[in-house]
Amino acid sequence: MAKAPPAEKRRQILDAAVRVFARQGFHATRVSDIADEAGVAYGLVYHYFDSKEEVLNELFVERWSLLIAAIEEADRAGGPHRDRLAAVAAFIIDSYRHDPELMKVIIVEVTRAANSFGQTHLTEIRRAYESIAKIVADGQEAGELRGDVPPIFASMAFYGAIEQLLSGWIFDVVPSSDAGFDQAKDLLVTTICDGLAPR
Amino acid sequence: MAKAPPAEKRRQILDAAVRVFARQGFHATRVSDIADEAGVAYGLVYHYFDSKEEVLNELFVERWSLLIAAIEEADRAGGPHRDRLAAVAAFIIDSYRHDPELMKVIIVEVTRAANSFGQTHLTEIRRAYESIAKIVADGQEAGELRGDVPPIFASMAFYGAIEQLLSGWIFDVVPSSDAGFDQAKDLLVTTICDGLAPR
DNA sequence: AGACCGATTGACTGGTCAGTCAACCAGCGG
DNA sequence: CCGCTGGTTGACTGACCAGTCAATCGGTCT
Repeated sequence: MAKAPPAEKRRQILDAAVRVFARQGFHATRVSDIADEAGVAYGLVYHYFDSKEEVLNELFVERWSLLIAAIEEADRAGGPHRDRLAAVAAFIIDSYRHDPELMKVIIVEVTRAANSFGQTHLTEIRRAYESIAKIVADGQEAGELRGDVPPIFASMAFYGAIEQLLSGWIFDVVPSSDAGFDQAKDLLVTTICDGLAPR
Repeated sequence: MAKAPPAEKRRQILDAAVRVFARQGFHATRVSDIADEAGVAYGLVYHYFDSKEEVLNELFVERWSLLIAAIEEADRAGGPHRDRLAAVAAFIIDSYRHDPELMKVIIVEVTRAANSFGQTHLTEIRRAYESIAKIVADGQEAGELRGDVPPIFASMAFYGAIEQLLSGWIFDVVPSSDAGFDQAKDLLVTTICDGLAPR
């Protein structure tokens, strides 16, 4: 058998961890579960990672940096600020569509677990909120968004709404479907920008 | 020393558990921590509860049933549907103001931990979403709210925004103050009902 | 060949902690 | 005074599992 380059085994472990964390949750997975799922010996996990936490760490940082990049890119791209927010919503929802297990792990085990694990990443998480807030602030300056709502507040509400929707799909509170995902993108922006009251 | 009635010791344990869970998180608290905090012997916790989980259980059910009652009461009270939503937001935010530690535990350890512990209570959690959705649906029927947003969607967005705000306060992403709480109630309804776009 | 070295293996250890249980204590009724 | 009952105590046990480490494997270079 040809020897797989080291990086592949590492990747293999990360991918397996996503599946197992998604299935059982971080606390309930033993390191041996990850190793088994990856088809790799127990000890190898510790060859590539210092601890079980570091595996989750890596998964989170990998993806969250993409999210932050996407938000800042959406802002940099210009256009109506409403569309910039739409781009953010679309990115997050498409991330879920593309890799629901990974998003489940990130949201459930990190983002919404600010107590235990998310504490470590509070800075990065906050950065995402602030980047969204910046879009809002710019939109207010441009007169495209009302000025009497503090940007950080709008940002938290917007992001919170998105995350709640994802949670709904993750835990089957609400059925998930491709059409539902696309509809959600629109509804999110409609609700946050136009509001529920009839015009 | 006068012998405290049994119910008081039970209460003492529950209250201590709130403090310890809030401080360390559910997973990181040992049963002995709860006993110590309550000034009670280790074994007594098991006299009143079957397990550590049952303690958290009890705390959640106690408070969540109040929340559901408040939502359904807000609906039953009549008046503009916008005000009914405002009443829901006010109840949740005031719950936090009144007992931040308990709300922290409920949100962090149950509501946002649908994986591990929240799984057990998915039904009750869903019930809250649905009660809010009913307010929205009624509002749409009455022509007070736009009809092109599915009620359950609006409900998730609304509740998600609230919970995200609480999380912000809980983890000091955003400073908390009495004025901020009251402002948040208004902004929440403003944002969700009127939207961010200028009228 | 054979020395070298990083990847890989999995048995083992040490510490942690949930839950058990036998003993103890205080009031009360007979 | 004595035995009963139910609250209360805390030492102990058994299971579990993260992380260690010595041994092995296999490719590469000399």
